[in-house]
Amino acid sequence: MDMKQRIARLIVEAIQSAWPQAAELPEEKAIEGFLEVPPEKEMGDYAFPCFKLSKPLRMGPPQIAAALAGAIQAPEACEAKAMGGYLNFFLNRENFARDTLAMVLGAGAGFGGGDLGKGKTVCLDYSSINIAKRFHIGHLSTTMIGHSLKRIFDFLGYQTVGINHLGDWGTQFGKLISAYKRWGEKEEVERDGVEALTRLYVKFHDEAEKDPALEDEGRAWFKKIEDGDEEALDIFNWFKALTLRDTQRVYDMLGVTFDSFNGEAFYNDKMDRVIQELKEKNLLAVSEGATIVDLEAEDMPPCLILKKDGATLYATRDIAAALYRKDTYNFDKCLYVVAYQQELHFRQIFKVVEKMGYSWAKDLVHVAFGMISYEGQTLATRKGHVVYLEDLLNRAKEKALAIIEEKSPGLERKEEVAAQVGIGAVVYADLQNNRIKDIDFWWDRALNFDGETGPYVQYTHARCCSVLRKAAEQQEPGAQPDYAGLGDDYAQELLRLLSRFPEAVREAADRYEPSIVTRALTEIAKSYNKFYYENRILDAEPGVRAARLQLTEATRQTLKTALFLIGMEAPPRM
RNA sequence: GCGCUUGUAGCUCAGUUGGAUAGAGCAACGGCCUUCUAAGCCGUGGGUCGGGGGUUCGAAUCCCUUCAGGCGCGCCA
Repeated sequence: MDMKQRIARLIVEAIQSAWPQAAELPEEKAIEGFLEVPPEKEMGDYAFPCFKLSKPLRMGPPQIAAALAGAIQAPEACEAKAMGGYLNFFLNRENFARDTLAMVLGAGAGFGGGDLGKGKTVCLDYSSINIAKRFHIGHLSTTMIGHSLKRIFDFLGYQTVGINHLGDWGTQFGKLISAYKRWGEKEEVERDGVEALTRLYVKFHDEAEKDPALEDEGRAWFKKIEDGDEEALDIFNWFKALTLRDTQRVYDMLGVTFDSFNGEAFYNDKMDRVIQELKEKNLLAVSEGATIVDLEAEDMPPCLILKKDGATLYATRDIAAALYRKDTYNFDKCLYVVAYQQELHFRQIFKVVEKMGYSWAKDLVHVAFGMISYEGQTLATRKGHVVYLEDLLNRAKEKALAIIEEKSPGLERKEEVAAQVGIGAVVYADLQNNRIKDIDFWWDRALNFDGETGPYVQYTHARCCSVLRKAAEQQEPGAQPDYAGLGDDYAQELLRLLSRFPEAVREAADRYEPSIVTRALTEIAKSYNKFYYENRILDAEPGVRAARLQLTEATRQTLKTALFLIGMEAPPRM
């Protein structure tokens, strides 16, 4: 039982003893929900607003608070004081420190996680790269939000399936083959990969403006892919492999992994089922030559299933993918980490799945995030107004290395640590704010390592490691921890944040919002730094020293977990 | 035009089931390294929570309305 539950129980008991025959009072669970954290330390650790009981008891909140304060006697847990209309709880600091550290250290690396999701499966569709396109900063959010959510759900005991839904279908690939056949060289493409493919694609567009017949040639090549022509498929699969090879370098830097790369092409032979089923369920209609599912009753534009020429569309493939994933993984949730631009598209296909009679349509969730722009302007690959992720990560590494050379010249494996710190800064920045916010990319902002940044939290973790390392080197005889030594405001604030970390992880999962973990991580780091400056650890009196070392270990461990959950490394020295 | 979304300090943002005097970071200015990592810590200044109504004991938070930005709205994905 945690402290909130404990306090809720005390309040319920106090109400029962003060007003034995009162009716229509809130339940213990509701009381627990009413509990809040006061804005000032002087107001205690938890507060119960007595306004909530004012109506049923027909009494003024201050009177209620006073009566309850008198009825609560539990000095080993907390002290209750009436302050205006609030009943404020002051925890027994020594016991709170002991209990919290026992909980955190007892759970070890698993602290904050659990088995909430035991037996449940979550599919996550994220990153979902397009073939023949270079990975740029516009792909960072889907990749990192998805990756982080996967780790968070894993940590809570869910089975997770990370899906990179490859964008590997469409006329543009026919055009690319056409361009390759006309101007491409095998060695060059093999060597430069996606870079070379981009050049070919741009050339195709330039040439097609002069000679529109090229467009037809491109379409013809795509038709060959569709029809399973051997040459077309060979080239296309080679392009795919090149793209995955180039992108994998970035995934390796970020530590991002997937369980499936089934993309659009994979669903090519699974479309008939969808169309047949829609037909059988009388959901299809023909409008302006195209085949649609009418959604007028749902106040949405129609969902296009087949083009005039009978070809399938994006929506058709996504419906096929949803059915396949349900059949294959029997998910409890299927998350689509895709920019908010596609909000309507997902509402439409989710609605179509619902109209098909699948009750699990409610388990399909669009995890939307904001747009990214570059120095105030839309990203434009063709105009060169773009920042490639690999370049960004490399520059962040260089900057980190320069700082290490300056501040920690004696550090071992500098390159490795520089990569962890530099890339960590980029990842942290991406997961720092609510995902719905638009991001405007500026180099100086992206490479800022001061204040609330990735390096800051990593630095705090390294600082904890350093203290613990020094403590081990001192080889002091083990002393019984004296938890009264953690009675100061700084230690208590830190303990409070640690004790709430599991809530943050759960909330991040509930709201599909990794930034909640990032924020908890930052708060803990800030709190530790304050504690560290206000208290001596290693040369404190033995019992106090032991208690502060335990707090340092609990902090180190929680920081490491939180860093992992948002996809960052935790170097022990930097 | 309709739909979704955002609007809080000069800048970037927390503040989500309504609670006490609205908080951080950056930037600016001023302090703190012979003591456990100064990528740090402390302090100063900075606000009509876009505007207006309403509900409530209490609103940045809920409702209505209005303004401004972003995105979307049929054969691309």
